[in-house]
Amino acid sequence: MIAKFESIKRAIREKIAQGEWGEQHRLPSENALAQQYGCSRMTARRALTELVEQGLLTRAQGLGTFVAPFQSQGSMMAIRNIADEIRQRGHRHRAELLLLEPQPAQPEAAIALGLAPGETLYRSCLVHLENESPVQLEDRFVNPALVPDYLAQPFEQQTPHEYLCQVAPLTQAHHLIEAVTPSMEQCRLLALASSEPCLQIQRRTWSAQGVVSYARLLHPGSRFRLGGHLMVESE
Amino acid sequence: MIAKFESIKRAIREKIAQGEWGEQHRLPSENALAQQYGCSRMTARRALTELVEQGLLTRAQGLGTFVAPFQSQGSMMAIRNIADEIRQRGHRHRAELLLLEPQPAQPEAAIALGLAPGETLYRSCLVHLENESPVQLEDRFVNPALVPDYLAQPFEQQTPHEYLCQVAPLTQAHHLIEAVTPSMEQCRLLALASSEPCLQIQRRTWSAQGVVSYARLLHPGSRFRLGGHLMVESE
DNA sequence: GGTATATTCTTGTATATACAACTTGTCTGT
DNA sequence: ACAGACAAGTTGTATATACAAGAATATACC
Repeated sequence: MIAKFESIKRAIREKIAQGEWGEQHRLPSENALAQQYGCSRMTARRALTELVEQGLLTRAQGLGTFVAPFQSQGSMMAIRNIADEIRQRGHRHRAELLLLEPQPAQPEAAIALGLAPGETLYRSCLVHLENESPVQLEDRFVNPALVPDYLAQPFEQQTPHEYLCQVAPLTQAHHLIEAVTPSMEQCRLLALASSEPCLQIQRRTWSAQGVVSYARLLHPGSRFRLGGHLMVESE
Repeated sequence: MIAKFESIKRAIREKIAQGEWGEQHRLPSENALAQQYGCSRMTARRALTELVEQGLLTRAQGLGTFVAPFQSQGSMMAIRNIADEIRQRGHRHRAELLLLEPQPAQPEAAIALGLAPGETLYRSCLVHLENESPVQLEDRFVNPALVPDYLAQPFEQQTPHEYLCQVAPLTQAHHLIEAVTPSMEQCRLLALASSEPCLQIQRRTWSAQGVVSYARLLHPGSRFRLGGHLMVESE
């Protein structure tokens, strides 16, 4: 059984994703939404509150609730495609497919994708090479409900990221970046002599329908730097 | 007038900060808190809910509410002040000043600040502690032309970042993130036993007049994760 | 015309209540 | 001894209500 406030959230996201409610559009009031969805004001309010926290809406006392501008946070780093990045540097990109199969969801991946542990998900594992030197180990879990044909794709030609962007347009992403010590297996795949520190990026990506994929991107510290500029808003 | 749920939040943060409630400590139930603070369960619940979202608490249906394990989680979006971040988690922040003096610019810092090598710049070096555990080693170079009084500041009270924001409002920042192996000296200052990988953030900040400062922020990989959500622009 | 004032609509806070879902421990019957 | 049923306590969801606070509009007054 899905909670009612969740279904209201989804309905609102839907309207925004479809373009029915554009940027800065004013939503119906809490009371109006409550009536539309046949619930109490507090339930409608909860849906709105959570979407505000997510950054999808903004609200102002006395005025109403509005669709947030899509750039509201001040754009940070674009989500980059490693293949494009490498080609942009004038180098050759090649990917080796290490694994591509359905798997029962392990707890970590299940939580990240919002599935129940043990449910089937699709997993792919690739190593990306820049001029034949490994620069990224990509371990990715994909939500089969949103990307049913994932397993049939030729990922040595088109990267998973490129494919996912086509079939499930990104709306949001969440990143977690940390420095880690690679396992021996990871060292081997990245052709690391000693166990040098690696930069691991965990990335969850959403489309309008929900969490599309959860990826762990491991980069050798010596061959990778993550850059970007930030605009500072008010402070 | 401060909202009641806010005061409850602060009271809970306080208890955690004072160490009265350690990691994994189980909090009183919602009903108990409501009685303690003389409010309804829903109000106590709201305080808890928001602290959970902030990452300070975790909860499990049927079990209770618990103090979350202390793990730093920085926001990637906004440029934030590490002291605020730590306090917001309900922990104690303290900074030790290791160095504060004028220096001739070394090549790397000179380039970053747009000065000629050998020109004088100001350098500060601090270690930031969260509950007496080192979480950031801050090595900062400052442009004396834009911040002449830098050397006279009491940086154990007010962090360099806070001071710089006051005297030279930020307009832009550029970040470079990488995984590095800390030097022996850095290990000592961060109280790292073995040489675990560290996350290094290089940050250059601009005000309207030009580059204000160049900082290298070193975080132990085991005590720091950088998180944030990104909206994807064009796609 | 311009200025207060009142009204109305919005979101924000707070309370009281009810039931559902989950976890743990206890008790009971076999 | 074991299994199952049950009870108690916890968080999760949902409702109904009341009043406070902020913002815009309408109205009355000078």
